[in-house]
Amino acid sequence: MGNSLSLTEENYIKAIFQIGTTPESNVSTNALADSLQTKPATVSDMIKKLSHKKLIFYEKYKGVALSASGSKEALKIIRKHRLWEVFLVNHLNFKWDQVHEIAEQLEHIKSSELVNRLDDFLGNPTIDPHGDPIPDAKGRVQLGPSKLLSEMTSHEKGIIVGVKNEDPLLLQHLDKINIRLGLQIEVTEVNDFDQSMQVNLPDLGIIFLSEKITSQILIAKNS
Amino acid sequence: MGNSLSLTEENYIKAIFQIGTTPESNVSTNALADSLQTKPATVSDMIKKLSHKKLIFYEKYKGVALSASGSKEALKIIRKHRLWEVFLVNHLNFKWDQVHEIAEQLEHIKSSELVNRLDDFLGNPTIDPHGDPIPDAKGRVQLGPSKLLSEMTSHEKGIIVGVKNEDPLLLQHLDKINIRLGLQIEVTEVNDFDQSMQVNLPDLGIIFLSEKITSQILIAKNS
DNA sequence: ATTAATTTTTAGATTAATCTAAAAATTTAA
DNA sequence: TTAAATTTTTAGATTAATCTAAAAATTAAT
Repeated sequence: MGNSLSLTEENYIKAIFQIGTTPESNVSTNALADSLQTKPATVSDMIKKLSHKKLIFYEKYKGVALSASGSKEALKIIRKHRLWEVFLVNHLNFKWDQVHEIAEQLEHIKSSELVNRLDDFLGNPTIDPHGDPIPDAKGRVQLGPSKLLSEMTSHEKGIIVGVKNEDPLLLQHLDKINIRLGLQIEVTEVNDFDQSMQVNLPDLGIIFLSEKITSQILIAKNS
Repeated sequence: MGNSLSLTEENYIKAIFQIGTTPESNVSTNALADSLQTKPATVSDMIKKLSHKKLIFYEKYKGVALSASGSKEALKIIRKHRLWEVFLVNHLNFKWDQVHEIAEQLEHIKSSELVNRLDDFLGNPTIDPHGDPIPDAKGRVQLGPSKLLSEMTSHEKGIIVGVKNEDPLLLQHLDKINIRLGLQIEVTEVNDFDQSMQVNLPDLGIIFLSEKITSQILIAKNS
């Protein structure tokens, strides 16, 4: 403790956390370079630094994984990111496709007092505008089980609870076709060839969705 | 344009602006080093960089002053700082003595959309929690009633608080003769025939101004 | 199981921001 | 008006984060 992370270090920790969500294998140097839009050589260097600070586990040529303190840091950053997104959408009237970039900056503001007061001000929300869960002050994440719309079969019903990524083009498109969190959705037909779907939405009726879209939409598993 | 300032550059510009608010002379290298908690040699280097970017006027051994674009940047930063302070105090229940450091971070968030929406959300406040005026979206600070420089008489003193119009040619000319907002000005002589003036400015000493220019410059009325 | 392809690391430079120490210019004072 | 004191600048290094090019290790393929 004592030493707070640089902006760059925070971005590495966050990227490792996000790539690592399927932790069967360690996060590779190239994957990190891709995610951070930098070069593998740069990643190699930074990895050594983070390893030295015991934020990650690292063995040459074997990739990296977050340590306990690394995970804690990652969750703090993600908590801030998502809380700020709630603020931007709920109080400053931004659309869900406009907040990611601004939150990328706000997530690095250092003050736990600020984060916790913001949390209270917002009413301690549990999900952000894209349906992603917001870790609490202790880093605990509350996520109900979900599956991808693309994994559903004909005649299945479910509630839209999230969007897998924050690409503004995707979000704007979903806006345009009136898809948003909380809607009930029913798969009416699945096309075997390209996995495109016809789905039934409350007021809109039946619309067509490509696999590129259905693979980004999260549906509550139980309900 | 196109070039956005680094965090360090922003801090220099802001420091120059703030030291310059009591401007009898240009801002000295040592004063900046003090204010920024750094060494004079470092300041010397950075000064060259900012001068090269035309954000400040600089002559070796003569200190620095902000250019028009430098002042504009400073006001943007100060606007953000003060608006965030209002947010922290009015909505997150911070005390007025707790917000400076957090606002020092928040002032560097880059999104004019964000600042303007925040401004609206806060109800377009004109002063921050410490009573300092908040510049509006165009960088104008509301310092109470003002009059035109051209309406002043001999020996009157005042503070320059604005320029009546945004004609680039006028503003470029004012830059060139080092006239900028915040300066104290004293009318030393008025020419009855054409209303031209001689005025005394902090560092520059006495300069001559035509009525075409004095009729564009706003001076604080009371003070 | 070698060879080929890919991934990862090292080596050596570069840029921004900083420092210390020394030189140069300006200001103050005797 | 010279000399002393102060301020400012230059010169040369340092650190963090980055890059390119080349070497080393791992993985995949014939």
